[in-house]
Amino acid sequence: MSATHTQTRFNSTLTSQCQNCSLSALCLPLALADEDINKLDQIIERKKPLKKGEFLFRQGETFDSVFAVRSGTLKTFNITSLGEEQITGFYCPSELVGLSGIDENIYPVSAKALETTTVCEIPFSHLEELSSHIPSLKRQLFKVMSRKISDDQQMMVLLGKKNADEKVASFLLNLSNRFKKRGYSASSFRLSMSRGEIGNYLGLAVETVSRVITRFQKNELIHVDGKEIEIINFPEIQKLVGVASDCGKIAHI
Amino acid sequence: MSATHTQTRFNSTLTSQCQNCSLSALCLPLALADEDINKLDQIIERKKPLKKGEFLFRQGETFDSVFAVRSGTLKTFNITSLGEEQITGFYCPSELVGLSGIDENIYPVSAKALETTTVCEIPFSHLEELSSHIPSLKRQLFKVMSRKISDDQQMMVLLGKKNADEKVASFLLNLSNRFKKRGYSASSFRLSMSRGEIGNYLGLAVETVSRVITRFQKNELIHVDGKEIEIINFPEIQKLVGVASDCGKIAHI
DNA sequence: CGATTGCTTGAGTGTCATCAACTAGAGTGG
DNA sequence: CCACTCTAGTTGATGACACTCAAGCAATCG
Repeated sequence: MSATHTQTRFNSTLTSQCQNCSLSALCLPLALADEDINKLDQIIERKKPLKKGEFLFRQGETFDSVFAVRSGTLKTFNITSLGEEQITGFYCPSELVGLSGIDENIYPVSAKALETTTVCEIPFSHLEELSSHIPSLKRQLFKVMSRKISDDQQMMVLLGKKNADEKVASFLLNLSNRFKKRGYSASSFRLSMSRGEIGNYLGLAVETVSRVITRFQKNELIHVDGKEIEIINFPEIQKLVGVASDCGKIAHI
Repeated sequence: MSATHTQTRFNSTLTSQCQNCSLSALCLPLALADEDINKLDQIIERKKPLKKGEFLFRQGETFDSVFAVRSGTLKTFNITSLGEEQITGFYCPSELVGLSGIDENIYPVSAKALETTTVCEIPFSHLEELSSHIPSLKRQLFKVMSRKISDDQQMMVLLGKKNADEKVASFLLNLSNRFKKRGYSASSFRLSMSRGEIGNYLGLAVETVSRVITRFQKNELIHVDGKEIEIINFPEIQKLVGVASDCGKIAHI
C-alpha cells in the first residue's frame, strides 16, 4: 500500500530514504551503519519514473552517475555497426546500472525502461568520495562490480556453450533466483521483456525462443500465459541448466 | 637484456619495483605519484615464475589476492558439471587477474599458465586499505573493474551474435590491440594458446577454428605458421569484425 | 622408436536461423 | 462501433553453418 505511494510520490524525501526502502538489504546500503546510510542517502537523487521505452542514458553520453533500480525493469544494449541493438543485460530492483561507464567516463551502452521504472541516481564522483570515508561502502562497491564480472562470465559460458533449451532454461532460472532474492515467488512471475528481447539477449532467433517455451510447456516444465511464467518442474529445468547454473558459486570444489 | 634478467631474478627487490617495471604505464601504478607507487610497491609480492600448466589459483579457493601479469600468459576457466573446462579469459602482461573473487571471497574460476609466466601478487586487503589513502589508486581500481565489465559485455555480443569468421577475426584483432598497447607489433605475434583453447573460448569446435584460420590464410588476410600469426590485410579483418569491434568505445554516437 | 598430442582436412548430420504465413490483441480513426 | 493498421507471438518448411565423427600428418616426448 504505502509502497505504491512511495513510487508515485517521488518528490517526498521522507518516504524515499534508503532507510525505509525495502531494497536496502540488497542494494548498496547493505552492511552500512545507520549513520552511513544517511550519508549515502544524501547524495542520492530520486528521479521521476521512466515510462516504458524511455532512456535512462544513451550509449556515448558522458558518464556521471550509476543508478539503482527501485521498481520496474531496465535493459542495457548497444548498437552495432548495422544499426541493430544487442542487449547486454536486464536490470531488476536493487541492481546497479551504469558501472561500465566508469572506465572511459562514457556509457558504452544505452539503458532503456522495459516498463514504468523508477531509479535512484547516484552521482559517481560523490559516491567515490564518500566511499573513501566509509570503508564498508567501498567494499560493497567492489563486491558489486566483482559480482557483475563473474555473472557476465557465466553469461559468456551460456552464450558460448549452451544450446537453445539450456539457454532458455538458464534464463528462466536466473530470473527466478532474482525474484526470490527480493522476496517474490521463485516459481511464478511475469516477464517484462518481449520474446524478441529474450532472443536478442540469449543469442537466439525469436522463433526459437517461442518454440522452446512452447515445448517446455508441452513437456510440463513450465506453464505459460503470454508474459506470465510459472515454473512447474524445477528439477528438470535445473537439470537442463547444468549444475554450474546460477553463477558457478556452488562450485566450492 | 635486463628485462630477461628481471624475469629470472625474481628475488631482487631492486629490479622488480613498479618504478622500474616496463608495464607501470599500463598497470595499476598508472597515474600514481612516485611516492604512491612506492607505497603500492611495498604491498606487492613478486612470485616465482609459473611453468606452463601450473595453477595460479584454483576455482573454489579462498580469495585473498589479485595478480598482475608481468610476463607470459594466463587463462582463466571454470569446470562445468560435466567436468570440461570453459575458458573465460586470457590474460597478458599488465592485466589484472582474480577480480571476480572479491564478491564471494572465493575465486569463481581457476587460473593457469599457458607458458612460463610471472605475476605480481597484490593482497587485496592491503590494496583496499591503501586505496583509501590514495584516491587515484582507488579510481584506477574502479576503472580496471569497469573496463573488465565492458570488455566482457563485448565478448557476450561476440559469442551471441557472431559467426565463426567474425569470432576468429575479433579474437585476432583483440590480441593485436593488446600487443600494440604494450609496444609490440600489432601485425605479427605469437599465439600462446592452442587452437583448442581458442575454440573453447570462442564457443567453436577446434576443427572450425582450424578451418577458419586456414581459410583466412588462403584469402591472404593473415599468414600463419603454427602459432605465429601475421595479419596481412587489416582492413578486411576489421570489416569482418564490424565497427563496434574492440570494445564499442568508438561508438560516441 | 612407438606413443601421445596438436593440428588439419574430409564427409555426414543436426541444430537453429531464415523466410513466410497466420493469429490475436492493442491502438487509431472515421 | 467497426474496419484498419501495427506489433507480438506462434507455427511450419527449408536450408546453412558449424558440430561430430573419422582419418591422417607432424612434432614432441618418454
